[in-house]
Amino acid sequence: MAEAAHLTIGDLARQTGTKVNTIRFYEESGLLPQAERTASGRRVYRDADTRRLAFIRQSRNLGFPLDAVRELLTLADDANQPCEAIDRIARVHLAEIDRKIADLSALRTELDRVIGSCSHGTVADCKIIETLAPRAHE
Amino acid sequence: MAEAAHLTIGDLARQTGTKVNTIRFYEESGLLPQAERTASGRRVYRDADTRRLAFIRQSRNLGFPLDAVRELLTLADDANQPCEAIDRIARVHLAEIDRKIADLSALRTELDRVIGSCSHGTVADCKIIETLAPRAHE
DNA sequence: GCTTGCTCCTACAGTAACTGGAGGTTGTAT
DNA sequence: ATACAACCTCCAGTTACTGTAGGAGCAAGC
Repeated sequence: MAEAAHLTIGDLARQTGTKVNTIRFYEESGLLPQAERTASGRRVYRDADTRRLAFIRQSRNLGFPLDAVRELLTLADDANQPCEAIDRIARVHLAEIDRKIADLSALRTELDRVIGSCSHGTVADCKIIETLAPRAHE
Repeated sequence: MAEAAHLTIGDLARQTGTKVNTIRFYEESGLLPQAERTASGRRVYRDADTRRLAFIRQSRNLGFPLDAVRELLTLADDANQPCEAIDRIARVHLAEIDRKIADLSALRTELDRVIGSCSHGTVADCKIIETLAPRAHE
């Protein structure tokens, strides 16, 4: 171990697969602390920042919204707390994902039905259009 | 049949289950034509507008993005065209929904695995946190 | 005729989570 | 000395609306 050196924002971006603008956005949003600056105003990072950003990215990859990430970060900082709260956040998120999958599946079924009804004629007797324009023939 | 009367924007909203602001937004976006106005500047609608808006809402309910709705509206107006183009738009949309379902399902699997690893201890040995903070222990 | 209350108007800010670009400075390598 | 990359700040744009502020019109009741 290792060069616990100063990293530029570009280094941090490369290490974590994050865009530079996104890092600035996270700072602005309070997910990352205000970075220290060099005399000329450039941001300087350390390994702790890399870890924090990696945590954020990993959480985002699992689909947690930023608000949830914020809570997770707070909880993760307090090593002696029970991890109940963390578990709860994750379960709420899981339920949300399940809801989205259910919604999309229902949509998929319906859309598939609509497409199946297409007889490949003209628009005049297109069943898709009819489905979209409920009782346009009154 | 019927009072093919003048409708206010509120009437139209009620008939189609759309918010008044949303109707104005659709007009602004070019999905609905610029409405005629009364002397005092209020929008006036007819049955044709109800049908067009119902078409838009139905398309939205099937998850079509506004750009697709715009295309569908154009195509629907030309009754003699083959409905091939319509079918194509719908299939592209279906493919997009399938992609989203696949993404969410993969996410769900991963998140479920992470949650399952929680041993309900303290944050210090919380497996969820460990998953989120990859190799924080160097 | 007047007031009350509902509906309408325009215009703009906010949502989620970034992304990209303009316009300008700094650091580094040749 | 001069490129050129990388940095800086600020701001607009993305999707599809939703909500609010501030003001005007309209219909009904008294």
